[in-house]
Amino acid sequence: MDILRHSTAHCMAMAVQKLFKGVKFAIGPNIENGFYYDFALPAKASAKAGRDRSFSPEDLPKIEKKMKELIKKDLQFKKREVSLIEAKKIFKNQPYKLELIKDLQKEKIKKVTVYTLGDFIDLCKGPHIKTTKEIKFDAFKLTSLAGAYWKGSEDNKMLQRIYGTVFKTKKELDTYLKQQKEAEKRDHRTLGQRLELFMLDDEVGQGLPLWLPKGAFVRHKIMEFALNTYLEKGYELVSTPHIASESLWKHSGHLEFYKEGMYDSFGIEDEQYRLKPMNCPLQVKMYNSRPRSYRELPLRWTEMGTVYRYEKSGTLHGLTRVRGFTQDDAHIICSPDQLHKELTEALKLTLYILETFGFKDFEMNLSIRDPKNKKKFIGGDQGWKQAEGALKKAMASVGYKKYVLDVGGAVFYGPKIDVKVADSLGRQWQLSTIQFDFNLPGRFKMKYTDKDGLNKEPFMIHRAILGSLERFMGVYIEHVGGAFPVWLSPVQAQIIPVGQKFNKYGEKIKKQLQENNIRVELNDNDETLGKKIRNGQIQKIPYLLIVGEKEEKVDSIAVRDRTKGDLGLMKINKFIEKIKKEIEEKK
RNA sequence: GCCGAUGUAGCUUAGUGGUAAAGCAGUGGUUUCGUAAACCACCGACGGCAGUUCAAUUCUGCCCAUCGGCUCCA
Repeated sequence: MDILRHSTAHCMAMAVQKLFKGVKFAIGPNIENGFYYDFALPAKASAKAGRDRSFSPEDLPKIEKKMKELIKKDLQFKKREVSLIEAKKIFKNQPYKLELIKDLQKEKIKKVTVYTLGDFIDLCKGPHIKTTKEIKFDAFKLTSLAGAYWKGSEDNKMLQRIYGTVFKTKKELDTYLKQQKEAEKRDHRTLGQRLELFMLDDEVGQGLPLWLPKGAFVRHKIMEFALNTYLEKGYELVSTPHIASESLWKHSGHLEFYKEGMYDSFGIEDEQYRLKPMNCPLQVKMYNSRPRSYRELPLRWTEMGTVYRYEKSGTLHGLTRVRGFTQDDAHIICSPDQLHKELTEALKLTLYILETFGFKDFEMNLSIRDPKNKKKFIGGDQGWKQAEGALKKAMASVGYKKYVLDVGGAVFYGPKIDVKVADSLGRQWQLSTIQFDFNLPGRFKMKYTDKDGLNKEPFMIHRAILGSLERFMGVYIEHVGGAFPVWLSPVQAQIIPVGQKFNKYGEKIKKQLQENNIRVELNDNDETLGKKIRNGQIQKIPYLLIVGEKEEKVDSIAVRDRTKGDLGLMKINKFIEKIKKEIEEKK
């Protein structure tokens, strides 16, 4: 499949070559579900100087048509090995290819392979399919256009990228496209609007979600569950303000290493202040408020801390990428001999929480600093090495010997483990993070008095399990498709009388359920039964309780499950028992 | 921030260089209903600012926002 995708990228590049004179080729790899190719499209003589031309959406069908012509010609992919000198000659008009060749030269590679497809020649490692006939002309599709930086760096030129997808058969392509459409329906932004969970407002500002009653309720329940679990696991609750003086952020190193993530300072009387991008320094202040004994360690402090970080406007996305968000943050301060246990316990707790929400596939990521760019990170070689080792050991002890290594992905103050989960669109999201910090203890001269009476510097671990409530909600809404489990549903059951005559009986049921702490509402609107049911289904209410003459006679309700449909008559007590059990089990 | 696209009522969409159309939602009324949309009426919109034009929602420019990517990240 990967070979087919990559070869289709070549075929597309060839079509582009035929249609757009003077196009320059960058790279065209296969990716999950498809492929892309990056091009530079020099402007026509008449256009503004120095500005590239872009593809327009109307170009895609034209390119597709040309590709179909090429496929019909049954062109062969021919491999050839050439020297670097020869390669440079072949690609003398292709600046990006030349740059790639130069990179290969630096790696002391002597020979490269090129693939020809008709009159299109590309620097490529291969392998490829034999002929274009292997691409079914109705099993590929060019999906979108995008800008993309050359070599993925913001400092480089922006190229034009065309994304496409290809499958072995039309049927598979159709299935894929259908899946994409289904996934779109689960998009948390759409569901958030339809279920009235949250909203965004231009005048409030970008990336600043407003939580509507139903969404705020679910968010609260999630927070409550997390917090209660932490308290049970020996954490203590603390709380800190949203702003702190400029001086604190200087002291902590954030203004030196994290300035681009912070908003500008503002004055209060004669002092300058900043919105907090992280909670840590404020917690450190509390730790330092009096001498600490080894007997107090490990100290685990948690808070639902709302932080504000500058994110470029183009990166904002619904709830999953915002500018103000609340972390289920915690800081663990411990002695060196407690480190391994604390890291392991934090990881165990992370898996427990995520599993409770029904996430199953996790990917562990170990982010370490970039050894070529040590200036961006605080701390010495030995500290980093030790901390990385400790994190690896902790992952291994919860059964994750395999992890993805992200070189350069560390935070400025230490290495970290990130746990990623996938949403319904298959996008991976970083939720949980466990970070080692050897910046703050030193900078703030954190101490504890050990058994031997000596003052020692403790270790500090940061961790957030849900990560941010906002992102978690975004991912979770998609995960459950807006149908929250009963324990989280803002409305757990709605009573629907078949006609106004039975509103009174509905009221009676409502009281009974409320006495059992079930979140219930009575739909006594003057609407038809069919309509009320439809609305209840759309609102994804777990249970609709239909009541009429039949039910009233035998003191029952007709239960409709949002997924299973009509469950038939049920005694009220039996329903209460059933729903309470589900709430208890967090199903 | 960068590249591209988009912006019509609360939502989903139609349409036009000369009075902007519909469904759902909302409001009022009729109806009193048995498992996914009863009926009638009413209310309600061209993202903002300039420019071109007798006339701009429509064309042009700028701005704002959204969407798809890049980059970045909880």
